[in-house]
Amino acid sequence: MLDARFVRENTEKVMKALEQRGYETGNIAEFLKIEDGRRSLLLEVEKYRQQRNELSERISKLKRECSDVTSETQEAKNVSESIKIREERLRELDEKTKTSLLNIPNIPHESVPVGKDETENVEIRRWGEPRKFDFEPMNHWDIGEILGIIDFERASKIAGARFVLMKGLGARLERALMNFMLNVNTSKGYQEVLPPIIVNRESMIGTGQLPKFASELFTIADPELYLIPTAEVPVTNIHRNEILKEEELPIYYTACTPCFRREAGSYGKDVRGLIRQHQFNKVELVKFAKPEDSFEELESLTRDAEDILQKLELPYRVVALCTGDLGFAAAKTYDIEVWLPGQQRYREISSCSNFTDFQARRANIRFKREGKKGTEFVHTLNGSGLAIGRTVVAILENYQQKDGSVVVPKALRKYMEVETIK
RNA sequence: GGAGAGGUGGCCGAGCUGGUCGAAGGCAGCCGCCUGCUAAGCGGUUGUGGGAGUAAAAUCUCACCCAGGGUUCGAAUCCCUGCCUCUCCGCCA
Repeated sequence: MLDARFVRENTEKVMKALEQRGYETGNIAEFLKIEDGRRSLLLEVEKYRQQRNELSERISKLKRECSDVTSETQEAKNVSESIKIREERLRELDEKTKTSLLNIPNIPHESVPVGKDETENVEIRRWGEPRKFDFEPMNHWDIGEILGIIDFERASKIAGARFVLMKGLGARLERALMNFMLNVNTSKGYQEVLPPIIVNRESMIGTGQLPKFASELFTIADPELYLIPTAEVPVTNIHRNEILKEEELPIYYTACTPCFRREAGSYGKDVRGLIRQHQFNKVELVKFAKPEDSFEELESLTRDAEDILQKLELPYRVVALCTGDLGFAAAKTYDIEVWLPGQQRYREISSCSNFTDFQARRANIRFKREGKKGTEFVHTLNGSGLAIGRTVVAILENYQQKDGSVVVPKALRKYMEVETIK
């Protein structure tokens, strides 16, 4: 959520920035209209309220002197009636401005490349050499089937399409990756947390999934709750409605959770394999930082995610998303894409973003500077470190052997307790 | 699931037979005084958000005693609803 006051006072700048995202700026104009109406009505209401307060005080005083108060009471009654009518309208306008504001995306950082869609994203760096095969590399789903470690058919019997049943060393690989990644992350100062994976509406609004992206979420009807699409949601909301101390910042968290996504509108995309599932595990990195540090923190967070791939010796590249491809809440995003021999291309395995104060304002996460009055919103960041399912894909495809077996990356052997999957 | 108790400022804790209550008192914090160290003591001060205002302040004003409604001229105080916490019983991994 943007600051209403900021939008009011910097309309030109805001519109220009959001145009680069391909955002319909008519919504801003509409917001301003509602906001203006709201403010003038607020002024009116406050004037009446002041009048009412003064009258009440007078009544109280007169009563103590045992004087007659019928005329004052009558007057106050009228004033109260005026307040009531306007308050009702004010409530409607409050609601409208809030909704309007909640549906406006974040402003891209000046360092974000301008572009209309993913074709204009900019590659920042590459690491590792894609391996040269002396045989035709297989897709991970073929490898998984041959090894008997991935079972899509039975998963669809149990749950439906886009679910998977991992078995034997496949299940163990998944577990090994979770442990490996969490250990690497905690060694760098991220505190491990194990949050709820079902959350309430306020949390979803806090990080920006609601109200705009309800169709992406799995919901629970009776108590109105939501399955998380990423650990970003519960972990960022750890500090919702809190005022942090300056010296507590920055705060680093890492969490491994299942993630649930409807993938509505992605019919026909990645229909085979592990790439796009309704349920998958992901290790997440979350940071709370001071505004002046947040873009530095984004760089180090991205490096931390990259480090996992380097330790697993998987080739990847880092891409800066352009303005047109940026997520709703993000001011800047780096995608990390891992090389997949089965597809002969790089595929997203991590997405690292700085949300600046956009989520913090929604979730009301503030901090207080030493010796300064008032509070400021913190900046929130997060990134995958990494998506487990896609890491499994990358390992199976990059480490496959001619005989159909898969060599276990060195860094994982102590977790897997075997050197090859066969 | 059944039966009770409760949610007040950074913390503890009054108020809850409605009216100078943004809220007593204590602790903690800050500023000053005093005491040749430390402690004690004395005086003052210390919340958040919005709006108006200003070059910026000053200043004015509204709201906030878990959240949302209601009653009333007026609510921390009365009435509903929700959320959370605690105790007892039942059930359960």
